[in-house]
Amino acid sequence: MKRAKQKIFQDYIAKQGLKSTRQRDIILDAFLSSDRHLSIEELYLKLRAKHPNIGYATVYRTLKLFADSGIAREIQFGDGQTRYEHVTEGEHHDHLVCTECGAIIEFENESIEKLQDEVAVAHGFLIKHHKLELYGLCAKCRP
Amino acid sequence: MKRAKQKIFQDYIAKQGLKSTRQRDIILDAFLSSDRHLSIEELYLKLRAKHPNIGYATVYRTLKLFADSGIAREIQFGDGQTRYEHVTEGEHHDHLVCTECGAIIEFENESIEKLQDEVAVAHGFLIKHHKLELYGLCAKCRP
DNA sequence: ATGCTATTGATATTCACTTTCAGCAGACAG
DNA sequence: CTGTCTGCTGAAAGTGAATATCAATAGCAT
Repeated sequence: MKRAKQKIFQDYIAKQGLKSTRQRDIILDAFLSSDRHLSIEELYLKLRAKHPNIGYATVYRTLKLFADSGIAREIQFGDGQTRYEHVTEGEHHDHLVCTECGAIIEFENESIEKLQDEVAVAHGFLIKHHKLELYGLCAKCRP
Repeated sequence: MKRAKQKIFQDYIAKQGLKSTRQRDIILDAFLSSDRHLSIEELYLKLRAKHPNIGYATVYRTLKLFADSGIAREIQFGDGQTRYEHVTEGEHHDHLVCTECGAIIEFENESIEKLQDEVAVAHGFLIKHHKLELYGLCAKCRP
């Protein structure tokens, strides 16, 4: 899994005539071996511990590259931070977001997707992507 | 409808010990008689035509007040601007967002809401609110 | 009308990116 | 291996939207 994504990224880099660098390898490794919903800041801080010389801008640009290459996707949960989540081919999921502890739970629901398609068709709309987030209290935080 | 919301807002103002001011009346009127998904900037510019002496900060603060009072709600469609939409008691809707022309279409779907509740229950999650947006091309913009 | 307190508008500040740029480092030809 | 070309990096400056500050002003109760 991790290997597969590294491969995808390397291929993307090569195809675009970009370069493979030490920083990109480090950031990719950190990204792939971490929680699935990191903000730039979080990844940057995490990296700084071991690699104090990697700059924020590099993390920022590299995450964008991940998104371009298809192994990551930007998401926003309305807390003012852009987060990046892992993307696995052929898989799509939505999120439950705990407003108390910040926990993010992923879920898939084929029936909802189908209904969304129906809504789109009814409005002559062509869906490119969607966003479904359920905000509330997770099992641990609910009263 | 418009009257009802004005009433709600006036009551809220009174209950909180806040003051009724000329600016708030003007901004409320402009908000209620406009498109349902305005950003602060848009409302500010719209107001400036007739009331060049109302400041951006006042529009910003007043929209927050609208949200607090329950007649408006903040929404974000990922274009970097916070928008405010009208809230009508007992009504909930989601959005189709055209990524080409920016059109925003509202829709309601009871079945989807029900499925969302099921997902939440299955995860022991207590939903407070949710967000469902379908991004793509509207009937006019699709090829 | 007076005094108390909320409100306003201009401005400054914050926040989270995003861009710039000079120096650096892959990659490839020779 | 070395040079060269071109992309990459890190620090710092720049952006744009949102939020905070503050002196002057304006509601509202007395």
